[in-house]
Amino acid sequence: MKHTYQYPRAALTVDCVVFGFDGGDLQVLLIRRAIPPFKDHWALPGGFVRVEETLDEAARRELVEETGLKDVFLEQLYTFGTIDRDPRERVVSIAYYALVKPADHTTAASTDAAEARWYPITGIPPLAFDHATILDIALKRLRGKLTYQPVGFELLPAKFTLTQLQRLYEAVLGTEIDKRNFRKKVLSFDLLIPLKEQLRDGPHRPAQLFRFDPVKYERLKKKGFLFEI
Amino acid sequence: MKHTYQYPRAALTVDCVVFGFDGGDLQVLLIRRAIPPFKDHWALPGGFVRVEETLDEAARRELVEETGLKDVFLEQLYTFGTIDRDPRERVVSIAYYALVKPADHTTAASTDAAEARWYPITGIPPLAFDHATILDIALKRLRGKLTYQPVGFELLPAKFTLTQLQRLYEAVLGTEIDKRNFRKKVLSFDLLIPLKEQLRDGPHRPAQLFRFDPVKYERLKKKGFLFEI
DNA sequence: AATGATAGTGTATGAAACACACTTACCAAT
DNA sequence: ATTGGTAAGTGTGTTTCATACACTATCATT
Repeated sequence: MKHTYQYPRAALTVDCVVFGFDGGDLQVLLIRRAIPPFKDHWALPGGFVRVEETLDEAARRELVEETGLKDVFLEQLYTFGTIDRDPRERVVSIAYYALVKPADHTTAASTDAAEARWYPITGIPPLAFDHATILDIALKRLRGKLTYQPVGFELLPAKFTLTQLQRLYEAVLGTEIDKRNFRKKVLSFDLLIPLKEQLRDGPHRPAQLFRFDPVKYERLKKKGFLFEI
Repeated sequence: MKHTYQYPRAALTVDCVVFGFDGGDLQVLLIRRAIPPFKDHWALPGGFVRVEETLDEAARRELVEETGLKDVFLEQLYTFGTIDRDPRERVVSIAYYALVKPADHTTAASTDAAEARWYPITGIPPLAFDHATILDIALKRLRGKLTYQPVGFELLPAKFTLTQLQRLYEAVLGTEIDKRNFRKKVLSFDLLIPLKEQLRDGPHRPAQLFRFDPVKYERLKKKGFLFEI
């Protein structure tokens, strides 16, 4: 390749912090590296950016290739450019974070050759490169995001109960929330549609199922409304 | 250069959205490009990342080189990687935004060969590359930032009056703010130290000068306190 | 019929947001 | 010295929102 600039190019990667929720713990999807460096270490899914794709496209492609996940909530997080973050040469990584619904969890775990596994956020193994730092920043971002934008449903099945939603908020934020206040507030936003269905699990009163209303959400976003829970 | 990876490298640039405040308008520092592409167009200060420097270092170096500004508030904004954002070849740009105190404005305008000029945010000329998009996102970020973190003083002189601070908030957020409520709220955070000095300008009652208390601010940040105005 | 488990609901209190108008201090002009 | 113009500075009442808190309803199991 001919250099039109006199400046050296850098190898570019994308890395994805994939969050999931199993009803109790916030989880992160990790893959075990098959090649050096950091062979056999756990790492964030990701890989090199190709010249003919945008950064977002690269992130989505890598997600499919390494975890089988597609059509997930995906947002750019931060770009990491420390000089020695890759032992081989200068590699700059654009980090993304993804929110994945439970329906996709099985696909994610089972797909392809490289081993992929969900880890609870409280029990993350040592990670390759500076991926621990990336994960740390992603978690902070998720916490912030969750408190001022209704993205929680991205981590839940299409139909969910208010208790499930509350458990999710508690897991991500690491706090206990009062049930009545939580329901009052969540419902006041008028973004949840009660379904005719109920969830019957176990020997107790069945729970009302809701689904998220994306139309109303878009309307709110356009008006610049944000809000916290 | 020998490729240890089989993937092509990309040219990497940093671009800086430099915000200033002249007492009335929020302003942005632009430079006129001396070389193609977009020769003679206005653009954000920025340039290529070198292999031996981090992204932050590159952003600060370019700021000094192109505008003479140093020791300013600087934060990474977003990374832009559309394929055709540079007409020559694939260039990925890590955008930053900076907040500059008025004392530095003159230095900024006067330095070096390339022409540099402050433009009010309401009268930005056509910009090179996708810099209009970058500016747009930076402005949104600044608005968000200002509403939940006390960064306003980064755009004011070391000594400032509450009215100046209010004008700044009004200029950035594009709203009118009630004087009494604003003062009540700002002072309640206990981050401003009243000085023995007053500002006398014009035929009216002189205004109390304050300075920001960085020590108390750090203490708040550590506790994870954020707040809005 | 009794037990155990989770769903679901209302009210009272305190804190913060918001709306709102007049007095004070200085300068300049007469 | 008085007047007029200009921006600084100040307090209260109202409303809205956050928080704390305990019991009843419904189902499955025995």
